[in-house]
Amino acid sequence: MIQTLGDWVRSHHCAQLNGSHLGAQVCLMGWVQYRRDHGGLIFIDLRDREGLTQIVFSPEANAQAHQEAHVLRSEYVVAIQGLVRNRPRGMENDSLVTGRIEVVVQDWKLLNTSRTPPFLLEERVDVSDHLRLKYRYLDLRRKKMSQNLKLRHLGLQSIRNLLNDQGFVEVETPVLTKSTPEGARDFLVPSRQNPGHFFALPQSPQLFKQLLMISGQDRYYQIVRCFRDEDLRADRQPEFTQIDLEMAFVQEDQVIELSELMMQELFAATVNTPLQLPFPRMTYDEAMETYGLDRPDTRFELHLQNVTDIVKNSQFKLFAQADLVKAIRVEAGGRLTRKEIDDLTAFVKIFGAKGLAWIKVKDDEWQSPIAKFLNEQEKQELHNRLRLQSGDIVFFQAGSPEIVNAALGNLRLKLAEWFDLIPENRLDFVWITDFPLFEWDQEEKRWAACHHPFTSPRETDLHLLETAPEQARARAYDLVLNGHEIGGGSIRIHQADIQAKMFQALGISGEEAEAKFGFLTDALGYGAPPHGGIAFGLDRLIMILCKASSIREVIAFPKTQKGTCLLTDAPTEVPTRQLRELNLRLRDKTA
RNA sequence: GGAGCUGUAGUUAAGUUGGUUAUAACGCCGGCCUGUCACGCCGGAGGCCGCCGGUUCGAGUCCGGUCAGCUCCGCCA
Repeated sequence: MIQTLGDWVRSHHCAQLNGSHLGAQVCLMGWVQYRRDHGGLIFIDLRDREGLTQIVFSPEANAQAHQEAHVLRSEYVVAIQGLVRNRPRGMENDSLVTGRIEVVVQDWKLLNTSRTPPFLLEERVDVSDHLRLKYRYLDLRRKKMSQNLKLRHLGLQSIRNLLNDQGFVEVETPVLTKSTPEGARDFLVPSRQNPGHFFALPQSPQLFKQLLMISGQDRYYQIVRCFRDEDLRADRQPEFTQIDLEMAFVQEDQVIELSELMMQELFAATVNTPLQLPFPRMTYDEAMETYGLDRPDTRFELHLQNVTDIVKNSQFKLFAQADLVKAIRVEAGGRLTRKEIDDLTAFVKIFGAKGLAWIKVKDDEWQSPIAKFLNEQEKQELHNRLRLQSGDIVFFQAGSPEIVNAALGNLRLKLAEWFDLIPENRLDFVWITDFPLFEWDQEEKRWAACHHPFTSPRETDLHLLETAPEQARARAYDLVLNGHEIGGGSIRIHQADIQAKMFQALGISGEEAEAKFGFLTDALGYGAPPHGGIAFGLDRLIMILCKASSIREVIAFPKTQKGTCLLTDAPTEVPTRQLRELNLRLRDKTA
């Protein structure tokens, strides 16, 4: 029954034929999307990557071909030879690109059958992620997924074109590389030839691209897979793709301008949207003050407002004793019910908040559990600072800056969604600059690099490394789009003595620095040029362009939240022989 | 490591206060059908109610545990 392709050659794809092909003899190949068997007349919608074409099996055209076509089922693979003709008057389907024509079959071949698919390959069918991932090859046949992959391809192509035009050279760096102490948990690969030694998969090609600058390569880029063995999120996979680039003899502005050009090309090539350059810039401090997060979604206002000074002597101890008190005013938010406020309270507790204070502003009074603790002057000052109007609701957070900002910053996003404040189709880019160089690692009780240990401090802050590390600023920059961090980079340290100071400030001993990063500090000693660069999260960018809510939608074969592949069942156990070759022995599970 | 949501036919869902044979739509199978396009009409098959245990005369329903998928916190230089 199943036939070979023989000498049949495809002449067109399934979104190609139109009125200009009338009377042409064509050959199409693809999958049966729908079958409409009228007995005397059979229609199928033939699908390939590009689209659908209606095929008609008619006894008048070829009685045997029509008779045999009764076996066709969903996802059978067929080759069709036939004539292009107009559909009868009134039978056109304007919802299809090819809806005005059809191909009447002269001859056809069944190239393969298909088991009944576990789910319908239609957009309207909402299938569980589990099934979609298990049968990913079927999921990818769906139009939306196919379009996502295509858009990703177009995006990559446009970025390569731009970077090539701008004098960048694409260089590949090792995937089997060295484990480094800072940063994310490494994926390890045991070395068979070197018992007890391990490679790590790169978290990013950071050190290699710096070495390429020292190699005089001047402008490097790579579309590169990166690996981080950390827990997954909707926008985090253990392997993901970076657009990684580095430039010699540059300052921040050159990297930023190049990046903006790249975004302009990308958005033009994929969604045909012009971008206004340059993008606005905001300091880290400003972002934290106004938005509570270092990746502010600037598509809507709903700013956080600092009211610490107003309540610092308040009777309300919770406010008076707090390091930071901030408020967020929602215009006409007073219609929130008690139940809804309870839900929001539960929401902020996720971020470590103890509770959520609120005030509903009425015409002549405040309805609030905390109003009785505030005196007239405090009320008046709050009223003025927050520009309160009847019908508003105000939420407060008091406590440590970390928790206040996290709770209120995330509450801001939640409220925007709730009150439908986020304009659709808007693309708000913003650069975040002047990051702190260090952050305090509570667990390890030491300073950790905010960006990474190779980020250059501001020259004027060099002396702070030893005296007041918390005040030192980094020459780092993040690009944020609609509240997503889509890229980040910095000007790097290119002098060995400054790099040594940096390691020292991070509590990395001279010995350890030599063992872990000796090759870099050595290289810095041989005429390293000033350099800087940036890396973009390609998956997140494409996700936003596809209006998807998870990067799984733009990765062909993603992992589940537990880091497994439902399609291949990886990771799996391996035979003991294989472990022995690698000089590995599994620890007793009960130990 | 932690919190939450979900799990019933191939799929998506409904299933009341614990009570007879677990519903529906789509899909699938058979039949009819020459202008459909998510074709239509007639008929049919299809269930370890995620899994294990408990409560009960009786569990899809209540309780405990466990597994899986998703969302989030921690984590992600």
